[in-house]
Amino acid sequence: MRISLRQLEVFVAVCNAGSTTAAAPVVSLSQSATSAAINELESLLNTRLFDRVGKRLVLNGFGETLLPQARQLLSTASQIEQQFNTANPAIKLGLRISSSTTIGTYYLPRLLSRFSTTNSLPTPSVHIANTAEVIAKVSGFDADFGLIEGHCTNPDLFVEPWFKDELVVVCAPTYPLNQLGRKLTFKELRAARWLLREGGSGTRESVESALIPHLNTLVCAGEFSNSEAIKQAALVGLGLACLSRAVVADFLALGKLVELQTTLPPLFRNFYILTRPERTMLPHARHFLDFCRNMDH
DNA sequence: GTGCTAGGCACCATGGCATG
DNA sequence: CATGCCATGGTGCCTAGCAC
Repeated sequence: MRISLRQLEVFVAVCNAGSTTAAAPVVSLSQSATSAAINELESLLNTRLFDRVGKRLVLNGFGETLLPQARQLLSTASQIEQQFNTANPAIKLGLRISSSTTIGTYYLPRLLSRFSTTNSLPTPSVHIANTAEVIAKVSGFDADFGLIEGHCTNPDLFVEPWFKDELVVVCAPTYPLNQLGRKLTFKELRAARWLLREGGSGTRESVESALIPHLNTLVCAGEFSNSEAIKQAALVGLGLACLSRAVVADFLALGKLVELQTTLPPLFRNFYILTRPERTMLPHARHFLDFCRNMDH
């Protein structure tokens, strides 16, 4: 037999109330049944959770270890109940999306906003991480779908191209290479110092695959774990950055950064939608996914 | 003495399961 | 499908032991 949520509920109630007598009315049991529930839980775990000090119960180390886990489990159970509480229309079934950084930060908020203007938007939960973590989330049934900017070779997942994202080369207006007043040559770009995302990120992978074929190598002036930090580094003149136009659009508009003209061809990278075919997607999640597929970029 | 925990006992309600 | 058996989990009552 396994431990039950009811036993954990009694355990937490006894911890909160300080005694079985005080906890009993909280969990709608008699004192004896409360005591029995604690004993049964301890028996199943083969561990004492409370030290018996005279007439008092004192939480011991095992109990202290269990308490936060029990509270988390009860909270999760409560969330599950609320999700299916159709009597309360204010509570909507959640929408879980796992997204890589650029998409989650710069595209997804706008998509959710546009979707909500014509649809009832379920409470979104957006998990932002690198591509590998997004793949793990979708593969592990922890997200309705994933949005990535890197490659996915996981055979359990269905990968569909989403849209092409434009990359631009930017720097501070005062940066020396911006003073030349002409298109930068491959030789000049090869000698330049680049501000890059960390290895393993989808953006780093995209930038390298877009630039390396033309420049052969990139001189790294600094590695940063997010694009916002790269923007700030470029702003203070630390080097050149190759970022999504969506990422730098605000700084370009304000004149804080300038787009460099180069002899490079237009740079694009693909974004992808990840789904797990076995996952039963709820209607609202399916609806939002279709909205993403058909959105006007 | 009071208030608490813990255990025993009888009894009841409920649900799963085998059987006819 | 209806029925009976059994396990489970509950109640209420009682008692013992213990600390303040």
